[in-house]
Amino acid sequence: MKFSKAYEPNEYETDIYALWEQSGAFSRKSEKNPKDKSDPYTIVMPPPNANGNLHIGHGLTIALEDILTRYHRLRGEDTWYIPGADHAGFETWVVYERKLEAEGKTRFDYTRDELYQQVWDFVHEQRGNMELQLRALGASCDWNNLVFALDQKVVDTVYDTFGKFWKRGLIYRGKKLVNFCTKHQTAFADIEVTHKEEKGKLWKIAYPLAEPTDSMTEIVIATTRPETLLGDTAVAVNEEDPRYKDVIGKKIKLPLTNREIPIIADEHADMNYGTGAVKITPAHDQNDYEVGQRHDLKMITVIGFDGKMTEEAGEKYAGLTTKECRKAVLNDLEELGLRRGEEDIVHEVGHCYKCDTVIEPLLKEQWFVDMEPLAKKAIETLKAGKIKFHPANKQKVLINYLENLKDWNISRQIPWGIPIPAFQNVDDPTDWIYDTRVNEPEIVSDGKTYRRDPDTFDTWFSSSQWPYITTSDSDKHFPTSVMETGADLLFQWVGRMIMMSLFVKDDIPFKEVYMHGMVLDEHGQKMSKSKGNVINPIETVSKYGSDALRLGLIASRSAGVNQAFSVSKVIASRNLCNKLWNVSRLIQNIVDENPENENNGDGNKALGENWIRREINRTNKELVKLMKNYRFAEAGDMLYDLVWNKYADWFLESEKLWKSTDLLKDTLEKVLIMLHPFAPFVTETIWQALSWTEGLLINQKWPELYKVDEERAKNFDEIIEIVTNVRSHFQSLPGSGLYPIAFHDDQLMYENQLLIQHLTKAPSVPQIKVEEAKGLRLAIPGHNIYLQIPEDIHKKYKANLEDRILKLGQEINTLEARLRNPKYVEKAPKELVEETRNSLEEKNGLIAKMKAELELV
RNA sequence: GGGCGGUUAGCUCAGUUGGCUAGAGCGUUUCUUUGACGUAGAAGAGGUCAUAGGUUCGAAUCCUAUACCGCCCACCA
Repeated sequence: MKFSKAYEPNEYETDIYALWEQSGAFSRKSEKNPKDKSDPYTIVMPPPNANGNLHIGHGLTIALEDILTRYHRLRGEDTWYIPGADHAGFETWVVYERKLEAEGKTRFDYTRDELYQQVWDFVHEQRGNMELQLRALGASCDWNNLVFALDQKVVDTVYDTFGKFWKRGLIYRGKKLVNFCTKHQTAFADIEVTHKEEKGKLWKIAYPLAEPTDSMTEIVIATTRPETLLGDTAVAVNEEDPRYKDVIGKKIKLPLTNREIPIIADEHADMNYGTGAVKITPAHDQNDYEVGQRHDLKMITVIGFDGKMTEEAGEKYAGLTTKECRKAVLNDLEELGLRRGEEDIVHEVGHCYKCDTVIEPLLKEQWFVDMEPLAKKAIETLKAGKIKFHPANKQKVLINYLENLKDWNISRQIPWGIPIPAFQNVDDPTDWIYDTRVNEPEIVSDGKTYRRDPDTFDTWFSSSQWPYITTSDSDKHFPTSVMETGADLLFQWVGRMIMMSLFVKDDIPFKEVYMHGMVLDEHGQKMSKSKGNVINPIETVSKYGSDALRLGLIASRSAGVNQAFSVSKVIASRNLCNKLWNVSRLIQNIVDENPENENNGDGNKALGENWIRREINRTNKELVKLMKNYRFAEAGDMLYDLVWNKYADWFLESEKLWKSTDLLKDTLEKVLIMLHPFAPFVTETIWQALSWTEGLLINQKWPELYKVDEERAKNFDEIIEIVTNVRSHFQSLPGSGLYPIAFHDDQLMYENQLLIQHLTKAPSVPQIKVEEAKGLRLAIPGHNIYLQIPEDIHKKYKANLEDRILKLGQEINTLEARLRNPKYVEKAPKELVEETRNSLEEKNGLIAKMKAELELV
């Protein structure tokens, strides 16, 4: 293959991916060779929605996970990156129901089994998209072991776990208040409810006493939801409250109804809020429910699952929406003269995270998991530090959450999902049994007939078991190495995976957790369809290349922090790929012209050679450290700097003189290997294009360290300093000319005349005698170098010289002040003090020479 | 109400146990058809590290308080 002038990612990426995939490079070593003894490295991909498209957050997820995977693969480990596809119960169902709606149908037109089959077909039509997109992002995952969330092995494990819970009494059926979305007709777990601040009103309403006392005829309560008055079964006051002490135990005549309800004492009533008296509606408010439990109150359901008032709300109100009913109730109270004012307040209201409908707390029979024993074990494990978190503070946040965890409602009224393997006795509604024959709507057990629970599991009940389900083929790969996922899933997923795994496997699910923050838009705003600021990762890939997206995403990003997406970083990364491409192109040209290597490793050119070996070593060592600590952004910067500022700008530039073929080949290979996890496509494309490389880059071994002659490497540092200094003068001298660079008594200059000339474009680099020294002296300690500029220019440049002397003088002052401080000399590390002294000495020597020079001009 | 994070160059952000002149990319200024790359090369400019105290020989970094921005959790009706 020939190198074109510019790297065009679109021309190569698909083929390169296919090359990897077909070669089997993504499979784990131990699968290909059962005798393989290398250390396991396992990452389980958080399964994207099988039915969806990838968003930019997936871009970041895949970037981080694939960097880790490829890095560890190059390090020779038995690497396994396991892809997955989620059935995304609720999400997918919402999409499908919308489709039904468009066709003029509803879920009630079909049986559950029919619906399940329809969605199954729908999802399988869509499914390829997501997987193609993962490939476009370069995910080097093991496609042969992809797990779909409804695969038999998932369902089997889920049933097994449910059965275990059942037997241990951790599953119970309870009629409790659940968070219900009246639009989607399903309940949610607490954590799935989005709380939003809303402006509302606090209405004050008088409740007349059934038997007025001398001092009191009514109690004024405050509420944000007047319509629930119809379901009130008590009024609570605080028993400490002197205002109400005398009426505790007496009755209230509940307005708009014929009911009398008791006045009870409960700690829930806060003397300092509102009027100190609270209406209690156990069937429609979480707190009131708890009060109701304590006082054994009746529960009256006045709001139905359709979001409308029920018969029990009374003839007048039945059938109204809650909003209409609120208005009606307030009107009626007004007419009765029972309104006692209102005030504006801001309060938190729960919403459906999908459709924004206000979540109604409604009484419903559901399956709950008793979380206490699960959480307890997880807390112990976390406190013992058995799982390492990045960022570290997430560990504490999770512990804190688990300590206050409530029971988990795992029932969902959605056809798309794993059916709950529970059956109810048709003759005895309280008799439930665990049975996995969910394909049958009715079964007979023990001579009794049972009907299947129509509900499905909360998706998270199965996905929280993902780590041991996906790795079930290889014990060696469990617990997995790291769980990389979004910080928003700490409670919802990470916490549950830990609890589930500890219970089911009696082991942690992963050794480390790395959580990334959200990818915000360029101005730091959350991306959303409604704002129209969504960046599509696949479009970005086709515009700039997959590697550019990957490098751009990880740049300047640290664990757990939400960060803006930066197009400029993507562009910079695209340019880096192009740079590397052209570096390779030049090296290939040199190799083609000079197939025989000439005198490597000695002579003057060895300065740069040792220097680049040292720099490659440094990057190598630093990368190993950074990768261990998940410092991706710094690793990316480091590689950028190596390729561009070191390899291309200095090493390759000087190699244009020497053309040390073997070294060029070898150093390029090492650079390609180290960069490969971060820019897999361009590095592999280059590897395939180079004439001398064999096999696939993805399968190479991480580079060994070079042997380096430190002295020579340091000499090259000095050359860099000299060259930079000269260039700077050439730029800023009046006329911007190029001038001879003369020197005397300077071994380094003597040995590197050719190189200096090449890098500075100076017309010549003559050696002179001390007494011939004149011109502009370079301010470089330890060297005697003069730019031979005409006297008139030198005079014009006097101001510049004075500036430099002034600046140097300031630096000297700083150093002297530091050394004058006896405490510094006494307490600071010896090396540091020594360094300060040396530096001061050098600068003093230099300033003396410069002052002398000023005299001459 | 509780908890967490942020505030560093015009923009987006790095800066690990305190250490020498605080870095990167983009943008910006000047110069350059050099044996690859103009998606380039070279040289620059640009920062009272939010504010106020404190600890220290030494603070962007540690401590305390304040301000502003953002996120999460929680039952204040």
